[in-house]
Amino acid sequence: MQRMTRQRLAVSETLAEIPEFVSAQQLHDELTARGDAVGLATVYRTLQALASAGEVDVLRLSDGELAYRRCARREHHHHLVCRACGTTVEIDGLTVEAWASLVGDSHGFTRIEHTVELFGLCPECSAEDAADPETVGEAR
Amino acid sequence: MQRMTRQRLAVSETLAEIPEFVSAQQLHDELTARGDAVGLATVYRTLQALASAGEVDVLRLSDGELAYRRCARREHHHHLVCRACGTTVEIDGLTVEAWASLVGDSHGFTRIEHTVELFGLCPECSAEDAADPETVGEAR
DNA sequence: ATAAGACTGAGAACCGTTGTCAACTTGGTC
DNA sequence: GACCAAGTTGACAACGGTTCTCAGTCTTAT
Repeated sequence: MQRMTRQRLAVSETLAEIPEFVSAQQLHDELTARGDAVGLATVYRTLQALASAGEVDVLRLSDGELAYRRCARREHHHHLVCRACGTTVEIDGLTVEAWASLVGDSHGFTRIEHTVELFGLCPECSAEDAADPETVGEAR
Repeated sequence: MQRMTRQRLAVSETLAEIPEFVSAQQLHDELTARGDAVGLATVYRTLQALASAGEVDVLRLSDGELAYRRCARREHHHHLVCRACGTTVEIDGLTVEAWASLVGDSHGFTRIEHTVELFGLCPECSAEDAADPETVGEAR
């Protein structure tokens, strides 16, 4: 039986308040900063649970780290993520969806799955970038 | 100055003979098995160098591990990879390319990059799968 | 042949993530 | 409200892929 605990609530609520994709460790830090500390292992476990329940989306950053985000839409969709500030736009992918299954079928493959993520610089960061390319961090 | 060594040759040649995406460790094992042993660190370094020189493609498997493959085409392209046996088909992505920049532009993002990979079961593995779903490994 | 310095490899270090397990909660029951 | 079975937690160890270190080795220009 699934129980409601302070920790699960804290993770879930805090995640709901962060609009960007965050890693488990970042979330753990954030929780600690808010004085609502939760063990790191618990953060990992909770995020996993939320992810497999389809309540949050998971993304693998270019360095291999996993990042989580509570998205507005629960249906399958993709993301346009700003490399500099993490701003995320949810986008549907009807075009790629169709393309993916078409390509899969034409090669006789079944059970097609796909990973499609877009990264770039959001309008604000693009402006900074134009002003001084050096100052625009690309940590994500 | 870049030097030619037995190790670099071994890594490069062996990789050229393996049609599937392989991890650094798998390649290291393969080299050892062929009696052409190369230190693991060197395998990692060489693969990195080849990748940043654009001579091999890199893919992040679902478990986060990096896999390398010497592709036929050097231009940008995508892959349709069999989850069960690793068989890989190179596919161009004109459709997604166009879609990606369209989506990026429409949200005011610049310097768009994208990761697009397709996974599925190749014809042979699909057959096995149909015969007995349990026996089809999905390690990759 | 020689020397400068690029390269190698064994092992340590790193880092994100998962496993362990005793102590602690939660929630149904009486 | 008290009780208890079992789900949950968290400090810490362990893991696995990857990178770093550095003394010894090998390439290559001269």
